[in-house]
Amino acid sequence: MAENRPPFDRMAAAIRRERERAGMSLSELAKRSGLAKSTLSQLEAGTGNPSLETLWALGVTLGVPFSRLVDPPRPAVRLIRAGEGPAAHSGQANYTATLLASSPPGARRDLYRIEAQPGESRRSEPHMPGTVEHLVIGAGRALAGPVDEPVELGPGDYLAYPGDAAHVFTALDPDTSGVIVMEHV
Amino acid sequence: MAENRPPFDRMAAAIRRERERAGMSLSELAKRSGLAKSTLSQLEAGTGNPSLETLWALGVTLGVPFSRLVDPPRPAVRLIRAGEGPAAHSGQANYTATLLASSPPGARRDLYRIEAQPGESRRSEPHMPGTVEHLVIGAGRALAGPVDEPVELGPGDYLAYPGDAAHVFTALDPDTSGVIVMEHV
DNA sequence: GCCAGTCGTTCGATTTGACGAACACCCACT
DNA sequence: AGTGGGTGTTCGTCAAATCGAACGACTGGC
Repeated sequence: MAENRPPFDRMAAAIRRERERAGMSLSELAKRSGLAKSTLSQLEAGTGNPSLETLWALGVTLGVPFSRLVDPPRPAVRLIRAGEGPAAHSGQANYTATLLASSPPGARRDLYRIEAQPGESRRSEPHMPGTVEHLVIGAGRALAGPVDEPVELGPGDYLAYPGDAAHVFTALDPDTSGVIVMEHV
Repeated sequence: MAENRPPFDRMAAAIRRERERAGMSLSELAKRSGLAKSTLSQLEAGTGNPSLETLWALGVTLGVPFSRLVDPPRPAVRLIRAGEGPAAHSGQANYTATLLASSPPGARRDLYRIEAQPGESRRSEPHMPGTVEHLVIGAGRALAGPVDEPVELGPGDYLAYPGDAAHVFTALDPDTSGVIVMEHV
C-alpha cells in the first residue's frame, strides 16, 4: 500500500502557501471564508482534521481546487530532446508515445509526445473514470477521437475527448506527430 | 459571488460508484477502511460531512485519488481547427498563442497552441509564483526558456521551465509552432 | 420450516472538530 | 508614554462527525 495517513503536514504547508500567495492574512482569510481564525491557525499548524465543508470553503476563497491543498509538489526545468525520453511503444508498431511530464503520485496531468505512422491504428481501452485527453497535431494528419465518432485532424488541430471511453488514434500521413495531455480528474 | 457548496450529493454518488466498481459491500469496505458502517451509510446517503482523515481512508482502500470522490463531471468532445479558436496575438507580431483548453474555474492548467515567425522574440514577464510552463515544439526551431539560460529547440523537443521567472520564446524558423501547457500552482 | 450468514439502515453514546473570545505580540501614529 | 489596528495563537464550550450495537430484510443450506 502506498500512503496511509492523510498528508496533514503537506496540507498545512499548502494552505499557508496558498494563503500567502493570495496576499491574505490569516484573519482576512477567516473573514472571507466564513471560518474561524482558530480553525485556520490549527490547520496551518498541522493540528487538525478538516471536514470536507471546511476544505471546500478554503478552496473556494483561495481560488484553488482543494485537491491542490493535499497533493504533492513540483519539479524545475526539464528538457527532453526529440527522440529522447521514456518511449512507450505501446506494443504496436508505427506508434510512439513519449511521457514528457508525468503526474506526481495521485495523478492529474500527463503530458505525452506522440509519433505515428500510417497503417495500423492504435485503439485505447478506457482509462480511469473522469480521464480527459487533449490532442494537438503537430505534423501530418490523423484520425482520432472516440471510436464511434473519430475526427480527421491536420497540423495544429486540437481535439479533446473523454479518455474513459474507448478511443483511437490512426495516422494518415507518414511521421505524424502531436502532443497528448492526459488529464485525470 | 456564486456560493459554492461542497458537492455532497456528487460525493455520495461517487463513493457508492467507486465502491461498487471495486466489488465491495458496504460492510466489507467498512472493515477494510477501518471506518464504521454507519458512517459510510450516511456518507452514501448524502448526509455527512466527512473529515479529511475519513476521505483519505476511503480513497486509499478504494484505490482512487480521493480528489476523484469530490471533483467535477467531465466535459465532452471539443475540436478546434488550426487557425480557429480565440487567438491572443499578445500585442507582438509574428507570435500567436491560441487558448485550447482553459482551466475550469478554480483549476489550473491552460493549454495553448503557439505559432511564431522569426525576428522578434517574445519576452514574458513572470506570471504568478509557482507557475510552470511546458513547451513542445511541433514544427520549426525556437530558442526558448528562462532569459538567462534559453535552450534551442527543434521539432518534438520538450522543455519545462518556471513560469514565475522572466522567460522568452524566439522563433528561429518560419512557421514555428508548438504547444504550451501553462500550469498554475 | 429454520438457522446462519450476509446486506444496508437506524439510534444512542462518545469523541472531536469548529467556533468565538481572550490572549500576547508587533507596528504606526498621536 | 498611550492608543488603535493589525498579526497569529490558546482555551473552554458546543455542535457534529464517528463509532458500536441492534435492527429488519434478504439469501442459501440443511
